[in-house]
Amino acid sequence: MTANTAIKRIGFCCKYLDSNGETVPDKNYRGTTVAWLNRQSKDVAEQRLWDIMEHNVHATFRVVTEVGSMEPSLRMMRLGSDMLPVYTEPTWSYFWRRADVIAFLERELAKVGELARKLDVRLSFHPGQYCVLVSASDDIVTRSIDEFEYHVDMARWMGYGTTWHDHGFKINVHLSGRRGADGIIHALGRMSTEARNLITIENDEMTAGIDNILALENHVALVLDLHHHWVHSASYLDTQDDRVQRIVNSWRGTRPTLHYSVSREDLLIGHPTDTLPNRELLKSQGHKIQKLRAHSDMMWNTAVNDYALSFLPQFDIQVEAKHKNLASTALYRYYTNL
DNA sequence: GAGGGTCAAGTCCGT
DNA sequence: ACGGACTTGACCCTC
Repeated sequence: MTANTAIKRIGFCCKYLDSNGETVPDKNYRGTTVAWLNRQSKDVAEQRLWDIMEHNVHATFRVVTEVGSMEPSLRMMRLGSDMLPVYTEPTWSYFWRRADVIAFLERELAKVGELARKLDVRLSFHPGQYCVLVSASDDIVTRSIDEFEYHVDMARWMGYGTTWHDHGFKINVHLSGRRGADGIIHALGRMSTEARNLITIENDEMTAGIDNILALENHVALVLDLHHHWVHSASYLDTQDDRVQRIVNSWRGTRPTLHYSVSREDLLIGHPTDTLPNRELLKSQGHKIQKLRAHSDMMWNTAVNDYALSFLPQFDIQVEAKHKNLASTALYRYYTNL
């Protein structure tokens, strides 16, 4: 717990856009592909990885500076998993063990972490769909732990993870995979102390709903995804629902974060913007559940916004929308004008 | 410079 | 069993 936990935050994910919706190059990540690296000489490939590393780490510093200049309630963002490309890819992972690379990351990411704490910017990571800690395959579990520990390495270099969700930091994953909740408990035993301090588990749309993730309430902090819950159960939660309170309690005193998104506006053209979307009604009208999962550009529905904001006294809100910080800032403006 | 194809990885669903 | 969605643009290559 830190002194800033009284602040109610609304944050965004992974990319920073200017007011025109354009990606700002010096505050966003560059990338490469394994296929491209494999086509180059070793020297050329390593130089590219070094250049991308420098750019991405410095871009992180600049975007944290930017977010840290915003109103206190907007100082929250998820960092992209692509900061250090091919970190866990077998052919190229050796690059990230080079002494000069590690020295750079130790030095520069420490500055990023210090800046985030000084400016009171709440940060997080969200490993992607290929990080499946509870896969039925042992090999996939092992590689997923490696992928998770990659995110832990970045967090550790930034100075997070020595204590339970310090400064609200989280590394969030889903509970998809056949081993279910027990698989997480097993995986935790194979992970670093910092990983166990930072991991959160989120309910998903198709497989693990909140009832499933609650099996882990005494093991990890739980992330409530409101849209996933709607897709999974066709229902809306009351903030006083016992299950919501158990999710809050799983954070053991740290202010929780929830995830908030809504179905694409171009899928629901003509839907009243002040009425809660009804999943069963939409389904009966021919909307496919798969399609309803996809995220909107902006938070276009004031009824769902009111629903999500009703959780703000208890949770920070991570907005997942294609228009990124433009969507989270607009939601905050809506909130302050209520 | 524009346009089109490519991209490390897993899981689930529909057919 | 297999293809596609999910997401998701950014990058790379060709023209």
